[in-house]
Amino acid sequence: MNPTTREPEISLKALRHSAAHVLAQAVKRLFPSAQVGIGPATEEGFYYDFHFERPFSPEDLQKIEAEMKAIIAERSPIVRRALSRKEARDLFSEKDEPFKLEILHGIPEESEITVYDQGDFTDLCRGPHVPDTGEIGAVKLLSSSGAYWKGTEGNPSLQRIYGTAFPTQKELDDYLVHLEEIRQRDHRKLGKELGFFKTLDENGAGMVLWLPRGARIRRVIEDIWKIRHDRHGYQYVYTPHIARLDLWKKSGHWDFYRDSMFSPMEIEGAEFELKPMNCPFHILIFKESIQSYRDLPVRFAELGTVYRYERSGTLHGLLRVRGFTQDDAHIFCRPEDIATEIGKVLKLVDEMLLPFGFTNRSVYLSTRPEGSVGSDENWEVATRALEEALRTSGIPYEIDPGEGVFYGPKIDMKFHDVLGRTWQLSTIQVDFNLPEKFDLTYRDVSGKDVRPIMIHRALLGSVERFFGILVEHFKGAFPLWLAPEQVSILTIADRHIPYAEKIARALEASGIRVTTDFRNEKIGLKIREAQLLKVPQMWIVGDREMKEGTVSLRHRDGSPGGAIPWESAKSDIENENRSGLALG
RNA sequence: GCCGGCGUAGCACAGUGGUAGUGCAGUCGAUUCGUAAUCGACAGGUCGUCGGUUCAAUCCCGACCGCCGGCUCCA
Repeated sequence: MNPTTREPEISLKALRHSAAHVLAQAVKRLFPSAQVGIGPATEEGFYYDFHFERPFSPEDLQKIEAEMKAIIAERSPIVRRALSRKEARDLFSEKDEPFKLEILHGIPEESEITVYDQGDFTDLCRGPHVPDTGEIGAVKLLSSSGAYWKGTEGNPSLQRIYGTAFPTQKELDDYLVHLEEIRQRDHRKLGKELGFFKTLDENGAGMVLWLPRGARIRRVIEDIWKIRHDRHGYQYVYTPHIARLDLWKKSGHWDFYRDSMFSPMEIEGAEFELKPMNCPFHILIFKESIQSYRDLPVRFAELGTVYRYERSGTLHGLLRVRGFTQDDAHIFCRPEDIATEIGKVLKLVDEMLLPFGFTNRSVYLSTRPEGSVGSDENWEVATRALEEALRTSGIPYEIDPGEGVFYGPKIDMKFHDVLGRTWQLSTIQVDFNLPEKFDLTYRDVSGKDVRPIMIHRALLGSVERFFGILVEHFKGAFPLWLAPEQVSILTIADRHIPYAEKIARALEASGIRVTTDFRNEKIGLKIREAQLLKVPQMWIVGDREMKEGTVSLRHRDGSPGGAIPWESAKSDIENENRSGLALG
């Protein structure tokens, strides 16, 4: 791109950081009483926070953007200047910038204080910046919102203006196309258009109603999940949605996570609580059924729906809800079996996620955090076991120091979707805490009672969230084996209905998801509607097909598949279903 | 929860201090028509909920519920 740029990502960051300064300069020109907060570059652009007596309107943003373009056209040099502490203090006192003074106050004694000048604007900043404002080839303001000073609730509320900048207009235009693509893929938009799910005011925020078309996809996902877990030696269990509050007190959830739990309800004098997790139930099942090392490892799996209080402002489609289904399982094993068990889970992660096209991932091993429970020895053993499992599986990973859960180390996996966005899906966590709290033991070979290790793991995370991600990943066009309707049979005229009906019954009998459109409508309309619903295959039947025992195949992308005998079209789908479900 | 925006028929959207429209979907009728929208008629809304201001509110004000963009949070 730019031959003079040796480190493009660093220079793009500098460019955007400079664009943030230009934003602040523009705001100060148009609204001199606005006070500046901070204005960094971000992954995709930049923002700047301002304290101002009224909110910025979209019209304000337009004016500010125009002013920014004027500043860029001025090509003001951006000049670094080192100041003494006192000079800096005087400068920002005089400018009446209390937030800058607060930042200044927080800079360690030994650090150098620098400011950057550009035209009539000076900002406290450690840089780096591009040499002059003219380097910013293209800039656009995207949105504004509230933000707390220093991100802390209770601090003054500032107004944050977001924007992005690129060296060239072409790159900005490409980015805007990318944003539009993300908007088009939004699972909330597609979920509505394609009839996948609903959240209703009447029903309550963050509670998902799965409509039939979404539910069909969910069922396929759950079927695959159950089949693979059966094969990996898991035992499926069912547990209730509420439990006595005492159980949550014993597990420690009530102490640690009460803020995220719904309020208890009273039933005949005892308090009950909606479950935020499945683990205590699985522990109770363990306690009831396992005594000997001969029974280990034992793996209890459940698609368990849990309820967590999330603040109203954080809810987001299917990605952040208050009731969701974890693809949960708990493995109880001897300490010496941790690495083997983790290795098996890693294999299962692949088997579960590869079919959905999640081939790219980043893996993180999180180690012991501050204020954790458990002995040094336990942490040491478990962390080493996780590393060993990753190494044996040949999975590259990064260490996330101190990011483990308080009860044990964990492996997190982030997967990349078709747009390159990353989603944390799988998590595997070792737990020393709960076996202790519930005094779990098994009888060892030597006849001693030994505490088992517990492993929590979820592969998809939550079925709701995973589905939302899939909708965006596939843009609503689910692959044949996963689509809510795999085939739509479209008739040309009423006289073709019996033939079409016969085929439809045969498909149903083979477990193929089929819909029919026998309406007295023109074939063009039927095709259009099936295509808008992203049905993978349309089978059109008219006089010719009826006579020859064929169907005329049309794919949802509009490409024709020609006339083929319907039995062979049927077995093609059966084959795809078998490989998709790994039943073959 | 906080800051800002928003909430009109199933969906997408107009609109006004004197109780509302358009398109698609729906229903009915006609059409039986071969690869992305056949024609016509009809019907459909206590304008998110509750309260207030007013002779009169969907429109103004307040609270609540929900949605959107962020902040914060995310065991």
